[in-house]
This record gives sequence, structure tokens and C-alpha cells, in this order.
Amino acid sequence: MLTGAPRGTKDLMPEESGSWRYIEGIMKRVAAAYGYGELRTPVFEHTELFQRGIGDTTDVVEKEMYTFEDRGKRSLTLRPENTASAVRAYVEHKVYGQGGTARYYYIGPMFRYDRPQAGRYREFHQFGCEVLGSGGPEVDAELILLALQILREAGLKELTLKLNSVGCPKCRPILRQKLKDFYAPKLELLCEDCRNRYERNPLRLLDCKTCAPHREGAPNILDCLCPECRRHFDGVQELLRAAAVDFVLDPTLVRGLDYYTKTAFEIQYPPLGAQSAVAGGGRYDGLVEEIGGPATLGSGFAMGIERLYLAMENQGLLPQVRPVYQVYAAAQGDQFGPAFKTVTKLRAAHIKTGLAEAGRSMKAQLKAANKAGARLVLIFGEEEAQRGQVVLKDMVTGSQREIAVSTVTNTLQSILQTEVEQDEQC
RNA sequence: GUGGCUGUGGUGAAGUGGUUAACACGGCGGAUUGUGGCUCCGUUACGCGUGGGUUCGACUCCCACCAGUCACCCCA
Repeated sequence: MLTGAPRGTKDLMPEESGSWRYIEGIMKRVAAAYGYGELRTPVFEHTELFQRGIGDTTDVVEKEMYTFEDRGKRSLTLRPENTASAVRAYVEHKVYGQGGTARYYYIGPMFRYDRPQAGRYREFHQFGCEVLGSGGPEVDAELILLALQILREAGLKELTLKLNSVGCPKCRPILRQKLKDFYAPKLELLCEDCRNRYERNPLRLLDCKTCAPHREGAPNILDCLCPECRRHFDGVQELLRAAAVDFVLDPTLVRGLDYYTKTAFEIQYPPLGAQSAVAGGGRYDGLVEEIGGPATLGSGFAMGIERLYLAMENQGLLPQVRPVYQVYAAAQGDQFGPAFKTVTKLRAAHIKTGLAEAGRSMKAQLKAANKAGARLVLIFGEEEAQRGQVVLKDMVTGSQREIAVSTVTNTLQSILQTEVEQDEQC
């Protein structure tokens, strides 16, 4: 072979794409039930959108973007996530001028130059939702419930919802300072990354695993929240409790994208291993302004489709979908032409019909029909053709009879229709 | 970007420094002339990730690269 698919990318063969359609179907139906409309944005954007939106110092922007220059010397980037684009579209189309709250969902490929691993790819797919123009705790709760409903409809149990608040521009500086004060004397105990974080983004000190031992007694983000953030966070929790949703507060849950404010959450499916976050999101009240729109509140989440797929596969929740012919035609000698003609008619009537390769032995053709999962087989024999008949063989019972070529479509339609009705009764 | 493990036919996989690279599945053909699923028979890798090196000789030893996989990191 010349070369395989690029590292960290993969093909979806028909057996898998069927499962994907199933998963995407759940997502779209649930999102629609919550009143979200599909938003499709370009796969690439101006690089600066992500630099500004996600944050210059984040790992995603610093070392994981697929950035390139086009022939017009513009710097473009394959989107590493969809929230910045959604906000850009919201601003560009001046949706804020319409008043009210906008609710979008998206689904599509994202790109991040990471080292591939279980549940992590360079081209991966996310489904996500964004709510723009509304800042109440009920919006955050709604998003969490929406995400959970999808996962529940997918059949997953053992989900963990982690919840935190990362504060707002009013209270975050206080936490930052407290963190710096706390870590200042232990600076040399920290790992290299954390010493770097100390300067650039002290919040990230909280979720470093190697430095966890030095976190003892560190300031708790929840103790630093301003009254407004506190009230909001309490509100989210109340709504979740009212909806009988279990969650755990995790003060170390710090999202890696700069735009988050207040609510941050993550839904994990622990059996997935290291990459167990199936969905994550939170509020981003400053993002619209950052991108050049009017001050507009926002909240959203993203869900990893590959991870959900893996989780469902792990639990045996994926439906077996493979194309199966309802009818298969076999032709003897010079009967291939008439067989082809009849097959075309059946297909026009939306009956899934296959046709054996021309010129093969009857035995080989029947074998192919069997392999294709055909329920019924039409055998175009030379003798029967003289009388304008074809043999209709039932592959389950093995019995067969002759029917007139001219009635094939009607006969098959009624047989298959009857079976569908019987299935429905069961 | 760092580290561990792995890399044999369509698939799963055995294999030893040295003649014809097991076995199973699958595929193809056949077992009295036009009929499948069971059984039986035959057949199916000039090739052992790629490129170097060591050696009289390497699929088997060494190096590099590539890919897969798991973990760190990051995140969905």
C-alpha cells in the first residue's frame, strides 16, 4: 500500500458508520427536544479566532493546533473545538439583535495534534451545545441534563458528574493570588510544568497529578467565590438535586480552555481508562465580548463521539447494523439479462435486492445469496423462462415455487409487507 | 513532546539463525449433470512493517524510521 491514513485519524467502515448514525441520531433527537437548532460552521477558521477565544497560553492553542497558511498568506487553523466558531457565527450574524436566547447544537470533526491514545485521536468528533444570551443557573442545569439524557438514552450507566465553579473576573484574581501565595514557598518542590503554570495560569496548579501531594491545604476555589458566583453555583446545584441528578463537587476540576467562568462540569465514564471524560463544558460569560460581540452570557458543553462509541462498545450497547438483502437473484446462462432487469425493478420499488455475479455456478450463486443474508431468492432458470416464470425460493424453509415474472414485484412486496406486520405484532 | 509494549497471508495466530513459513477461519473450486446453510476433498503468503547493518546465511540478532497500542501530558 502507498500509505495508510494519517496518524490519529481513522476510516469509518460501513459496520461502524451504522453505529455512528445511531449515536448521532440520539444526540440530534435529544437536542431537538430541548429546542436546539443545528449550527454548522466551517472546519477551519482564522487562527486568531482560536488564539483569542481559547486563550494563547492554553495547551490546545500553544501546541495542538493544525495551523497552516493558505495561498493568500492568511493563517488558518483546523478547528480544535467548536465553541469559538459558534460564538463567532453568533456575532457575525448579529443574532444578539434578535433578542432572546440562542440555542445551538453542532456535530462534526475537530482536530488536535496530540499523541494518539485510547479514546484520543487527531481528528475526532464532537457533539456539543451552546446557549447564548442567557446567564441563569437553569441554563447550566439544562445543558447538564441534556448531556446526561443523551448518555442515558445511549444506555450508559456508571456515569460520574463532576461539578465545580471557576469563578468570574471578579473573584478569580483573588483565588489566583491566594494560590500564588500558597505555592510560593513550595515552588521548588513543584514539577517543571507547574512552575511554569505558577506564572501563567495558577489555576492549573490544582489539577496537576504529580504535584498533588503538595496540594494539601491549598486554597479552595469554592471558598473564594464572590457572592454572585456563589449564588449561581448554589442555584445550579439546587436544580440538579431537584432533578434527582447525582454529582460530586470537585474543586480541582479546572477546564483547560481560558474562556470558562463560573460553572465547569465534566461527565466521566471511568471504565474508559485515562481518557474517561465523555463530556465537558461550562459557562463562558466573557467569550462573546472577547470575540468582538456585545457583552453576552454563554454556556455550553461538548461530547466526544469516539469516546461515547468506545463506552457503548464496551457495554455492548451498539446495534448490529449491516446491510442485508431482502431478495437475491441468481441467473442461469442467458438469463442474466432478464434477472438484471427484474432486479432493477425491485430496487426501484425500494426492496433491497442483490444480484449474483454473472456466469457463476448455481451453487456459487446460492451460496452468495446465503452469505448476503437473503430471505428470498429468485432463480432465473432457462426452462422456466420459456414459460415466463421464475423460481422463488424461501431461504429459511428451503421451499420453492414458481411465479410469473410479470408479478414478481407485487408478490415480493406483499410477502415482505406481511412479514413486517408480523414482526410488529411480536 | 516523553516512556513501555507490539508489528508474520483477507482475519486470528504458531515459528527456528540455515532445505518446501504450522494450524484455524475466511475465499475459491469440487463431491453425477440447474440450488445455499452441515460434512468431506483440493487450493489459497516467492512473503514475515520499511530501510540499513552483523553473519557463510536472518522472518528469527543489532540500529534507525514508520505504524499500532497503553501510559504521562492534554482533553471530548
